[in-house]
Amino acid sequence: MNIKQIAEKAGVSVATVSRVLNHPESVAVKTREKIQKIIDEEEYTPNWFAQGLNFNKTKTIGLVIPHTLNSTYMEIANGVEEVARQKGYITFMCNMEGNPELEKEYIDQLVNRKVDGIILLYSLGLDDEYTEWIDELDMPVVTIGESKIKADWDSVKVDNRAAMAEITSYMLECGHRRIGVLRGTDPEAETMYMLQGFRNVMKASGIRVEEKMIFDVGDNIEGGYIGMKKMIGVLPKLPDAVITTGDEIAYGAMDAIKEMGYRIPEDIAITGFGNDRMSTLVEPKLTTVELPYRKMGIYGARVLFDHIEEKEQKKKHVTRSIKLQAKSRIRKSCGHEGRIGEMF
Amino acid sequence: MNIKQIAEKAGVSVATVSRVLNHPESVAVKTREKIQKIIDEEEYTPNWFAQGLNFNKTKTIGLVIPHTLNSTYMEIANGVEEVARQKGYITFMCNMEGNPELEKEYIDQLVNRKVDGIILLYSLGLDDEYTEWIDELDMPVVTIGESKIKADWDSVKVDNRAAMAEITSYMLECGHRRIGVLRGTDPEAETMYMLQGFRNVMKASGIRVEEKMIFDVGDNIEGGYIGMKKMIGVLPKLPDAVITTGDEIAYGAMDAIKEMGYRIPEDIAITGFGNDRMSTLVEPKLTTVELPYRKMGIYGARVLFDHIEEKEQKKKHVTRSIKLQAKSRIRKSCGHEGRIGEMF
DNA sequence: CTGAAAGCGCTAACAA
DNA sequence: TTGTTAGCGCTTTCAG
Repeated sequence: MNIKQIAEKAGVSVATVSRVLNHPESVAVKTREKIQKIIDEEEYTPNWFAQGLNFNKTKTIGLVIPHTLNSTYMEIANGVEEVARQKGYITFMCNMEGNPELEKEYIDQLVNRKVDGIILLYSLGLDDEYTEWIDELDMPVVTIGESKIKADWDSVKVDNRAAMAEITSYMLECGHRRIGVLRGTDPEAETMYMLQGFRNVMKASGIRVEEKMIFDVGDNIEGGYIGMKKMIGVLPKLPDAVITTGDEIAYGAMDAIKEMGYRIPEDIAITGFGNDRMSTLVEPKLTTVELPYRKMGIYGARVLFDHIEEKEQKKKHVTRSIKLQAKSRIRKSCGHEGRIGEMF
Repeated sequence: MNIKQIAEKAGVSVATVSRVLNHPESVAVKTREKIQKIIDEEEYTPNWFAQGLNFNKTKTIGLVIPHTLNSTYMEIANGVEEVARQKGYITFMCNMEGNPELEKEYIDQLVNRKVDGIILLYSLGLDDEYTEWIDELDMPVVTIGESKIKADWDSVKVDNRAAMAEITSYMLECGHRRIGVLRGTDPEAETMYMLQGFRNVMKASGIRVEEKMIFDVGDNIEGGYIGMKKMIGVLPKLPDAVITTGDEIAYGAMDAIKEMGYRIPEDIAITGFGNDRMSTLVEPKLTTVELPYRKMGIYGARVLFDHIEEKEQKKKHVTRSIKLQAKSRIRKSCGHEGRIGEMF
């Protein structure tokens, strides 16, 4: 059923039908009602492609995600979708599944399909030539999470440096001095800031950081397991504590520590990063940093829609950069006797 | 840059440009090369909407998912995407985030955007009127996982009944007799089959199933925790073992058991379902059932593309139903001394 | 092998 | 307030 057939049924021209669809106020009440009734009866929906050919908007935004198996990203995605749905937009989710090659390809597709805006999650990095191309297109883009993109795009980030600094301070408070680091290498820029936070605190406390206690590992359970075994194997004596840049890394490390017969936190204390839902279920419960994922998504989407609206109203755009704060979750694994006790 | 401009640059008609895009063999080699060169230089891509208006295919499939935070669904989704990408298709992922209302809405959108086919993951159920409507549209659909849909659509399922029967047998082998069940209610049809498998084995072994040992709980960590506490509170004496319909439920239950001071598996043995990546990291490692998620996605996508091709070639379609087998993962939590030992 | 022209379904400027 | 009509960018028949 197309607009012409509706028009015939109603005994009017296609233009009038089009009007009740797009500018109903400009149609006489009686005609409008008659047409609307037929539209409802026939369950007519305008052809999306024909509309796309005429309009310059699709009520769709694109969301590019590094991995879908990582619940971190999905929580952010959920925040984005929530806002988008409220605004009557549909979210086109693109999953790179760890393949950086796909990033540009997906963005190309999104541009091709004329999405109204794009959100990039922890982008693996787009070269300047590419970002300039996007800018020429005048496509609103916002990045969520750390990335190496140099373009002057809207962004939402978490203050990882501060978060890691805070948790490092706790470790020192607990009396740990020889602190190892298992650093996931996945989104590199991000762990770099974490490491800075760690170093800053150590330095401020006058403790020398031993470089050979910092290990780059895969950003997952296996990485943590392997890294921990390696660290214990290499060091002359056990570290007091190990700081990790991700909960999954911590899980793997804990498994390794237990397997080697050591106790947590008595022999080695440990911290995670992310406050994954499993972090209270491992033994002992994991001290970690809670990141405001959902909120990142919500803010990211809001910033994007602001940009989209500015564009529609031909106002000039000012870049927005939002930085959110994380929160430490002190649990048993760090050996801090004082402030323990959380169930979920 | 549009087709007309390309045509002008090349000094040919738009028809010829269109031909090198769609039927290159029908264009003289020299003309073709000249045009192709310009296309490449200008980085011209045909307008997606204009194409959609003419073609009846979009090289896009839709994938409707109940939750994105559940890694189960995402693994299936990954399988689907993998196949789709190989075929040169893009996957449009729609996340219902547990809101059944959204299912039809999303499918409407997908139909509207003329996707070439739709995959429904653990559909919450569509009424007959709706499924008939889809059938009239002649839209290829495949369902993955149990659902209450009555339509004669292609489907890929796991034999949950057999899987649960197998794991129940193991529990009996381990000497457990009084076995409780924590049954997640989320995708109801699915857990129903599991329960059947459980009952069948118990019956075959001549053990009476006590109905008051079967609890319906939320399909997540919290559900398992609450359900387990309730079960222990209600029963006159501890069950020998508890079977759950999901790993997350098991995690919560384990937490409750430990919290109440009981040992696993000595006091209460436990099993999960799903072989979640955390299942080897909880203490003790969880006996569970490994489901071929990725494979389900891959098969589902293949079946869909078969259907799409049949439709293109106007062959008549025969419904395909695939049933995959699961595999038990015996670990420490079930108290089976014999066959333990898996790391990852 | 190539071009002219009709048409896909819709919107919007222009007339009436 | 409504209708007529010219596009939007592309594909495809039909002639040549």
